[in-house]
Amino acid sequence: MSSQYTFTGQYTFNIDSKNRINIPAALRKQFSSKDKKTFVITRGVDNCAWIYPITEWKKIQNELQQLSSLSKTNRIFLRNHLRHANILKFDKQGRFVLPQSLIDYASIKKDITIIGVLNKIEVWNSTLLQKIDKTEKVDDQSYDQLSERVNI
Amino acid sequence: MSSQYTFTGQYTFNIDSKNRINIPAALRKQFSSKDKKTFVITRGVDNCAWIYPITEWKKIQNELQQLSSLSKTNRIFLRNHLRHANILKFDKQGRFVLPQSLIDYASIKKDITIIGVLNKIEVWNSTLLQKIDKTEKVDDQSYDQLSERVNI
DNA sequence: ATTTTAACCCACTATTAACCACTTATCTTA
DNA sequence: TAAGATAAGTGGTTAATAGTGGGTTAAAAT
Repeated sequence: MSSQYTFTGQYTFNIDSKNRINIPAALRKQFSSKDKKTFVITRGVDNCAWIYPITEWKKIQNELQQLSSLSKTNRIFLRNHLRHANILKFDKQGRFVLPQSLIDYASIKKDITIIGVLNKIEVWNSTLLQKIDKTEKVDDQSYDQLSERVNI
Repeated sequence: MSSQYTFTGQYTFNIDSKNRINIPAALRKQFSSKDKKTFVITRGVDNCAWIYPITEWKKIQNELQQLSSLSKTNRIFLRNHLRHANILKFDKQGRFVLPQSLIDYASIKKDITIIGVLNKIEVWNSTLLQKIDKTEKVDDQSYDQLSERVNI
């Protein structure tokens, strides 16, 4: 699935006393005028929050609509991804309030790391991300498989 | 994957007090007008930084966009490669500021060596590169294997 | 009605990027 | 080969903006 969005980079911030998080200006500036500062934030597959610009989210919704609810896997998957989806806007300063349910899910304390992953933005507990960095590596075999698809 | 870019040569510089690095004029001049002084700098596979002109990087990005984030291997791979990718421009003087994360990764101190490697430019700690030069040689067997692919 | 919560607005600070000026090197031409 | 001219590389200052904190008002809930 191709997208107009190609978020990249890593940025570290603190969540403030009002549970506000700053979206890095570099990523914020990429938001199209069509998206009007509006985005969807939901549970990531890992223990982080995923942010999609609203137009991007609508594309995903279209794909999700193709999945039949007769399949149990589909039902669970759809439920988990849709029930935690919040439509938000960032304020004049480029911040938004992170919903409590996502603070819990992503174990957000104070130090957060925001990373761009093409069509989405991930919000992580900084120390959690560092841990995963060390433990979850791509093994050589998987790299070999990837090398057949991606020429980097 | 063939490219319009054929960077070659080796150049030595100092990184200045503001973490600025000069891109050698010889390489800089090759940047197409389409690239508008814009490039992506990211982690190399060795302990150096890789610079891709933005149009080159977009080719890579297109390939990355084909990978679904529902696969765990894909997620890890995408995260690790994209989070360290910074989109930058060089200034009027032909310099750019090297992000701290890459200074750390490539152990950049003061003396740096910039080398052209076809479609990308590598930024090295000079002494580190010299060390690797001595220790990491291509053995005869590997050369034989290469000879089947490259006619030099 | 009172308390709590969230949205909005304003202001300060720190960082970054743009700008300017100078030195050194290279190229050209007499 | 020398001298001028042009380009490359280096350093610092200024201006813009990104990030942060807090206060006020509006809304919601008890």
